[in-house]
Amino acid sequence: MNSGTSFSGNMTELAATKIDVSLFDLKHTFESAQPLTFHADYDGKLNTLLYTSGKNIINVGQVGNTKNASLIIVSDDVKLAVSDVVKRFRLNDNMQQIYREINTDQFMSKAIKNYEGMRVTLNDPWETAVCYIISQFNNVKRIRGIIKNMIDRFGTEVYRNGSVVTKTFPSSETLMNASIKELMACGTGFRGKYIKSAAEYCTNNIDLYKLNKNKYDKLKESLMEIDGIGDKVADCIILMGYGNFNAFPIDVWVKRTIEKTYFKGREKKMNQIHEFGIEKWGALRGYAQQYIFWGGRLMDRNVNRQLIGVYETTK
DNA sequence: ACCCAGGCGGGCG
DNA sequence: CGCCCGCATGGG
Repeated sequence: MNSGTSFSGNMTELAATKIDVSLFDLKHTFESAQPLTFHADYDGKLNTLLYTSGKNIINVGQVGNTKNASLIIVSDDVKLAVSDVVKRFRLNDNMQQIYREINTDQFMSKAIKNYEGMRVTLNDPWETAVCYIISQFNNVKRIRGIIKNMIDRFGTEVYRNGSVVTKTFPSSETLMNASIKELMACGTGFRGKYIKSAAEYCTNNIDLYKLNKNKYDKLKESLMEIDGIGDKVADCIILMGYGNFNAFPIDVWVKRTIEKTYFKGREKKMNQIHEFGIEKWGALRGYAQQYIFWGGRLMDRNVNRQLIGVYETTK
């Protein structure tokens, strides 16, 4: 954390700061199907990202390699931007220690090697809830498109120097007042009714921002009161919306990968896989899960690249 | 044409 | 409880 240089933007002065961070990879983090990935403006060619925190527009770009990375952060309020980047990308996590603990075997070793620097991100709980409600019985590429459509349709415009640069994720109040037909026009399909219902519930009956992130069981129980949120989606929200690593979301990829890697391909029940995660990766199982999910998909020879939906890096 | 996708709610035994 | 089914949609 250091330099305090600045450079001229188009019209006004935008402050720029460089921070050094070890074991960080913006690209892997962004491609790995996390909420911020789903909606943010990421440029795979430049390896830069534009997103907003409140009214603050933040540009982040990575230079250097994964082991010795630097992030260039540009914003009107660079001090606020840096603290937001640190929080959202969990830059204060001790990755060496995390890797030591989750690197339990050959498979994990390979996943970590392939995706070294991929961070579990910390996102807005409401946004995370909507992203993963949409994720059910869906694929990553379509999820990205649907989220983008919803932001285009319902998001609030954010300006810099008088021109629109992006839009914020729509609030629960906004989506509560949308019709199911309008939501379905974004491509949500049968999930449209869940989104409207969840928006109503999160506006009137529960405050996602007041739930205790540390009480896993209670948190999960509360989240599952919301229409369209079951066991798996609740775990995703707890992991990436609250930052609690006790959550171990099991989707079709995680299930397949674990059965294939650790049970000789024999099918297991969901609760058996949950218990396996607890035994094997303990308190860091949430972090391990992200590597199982993303690593397992890309190591699968039969995987369909289009369904992964990684960002185009050559365009 | 057929299969699948970061599952969930409802109904049934 | 556990299990089974239907579900909107689009890309491969």
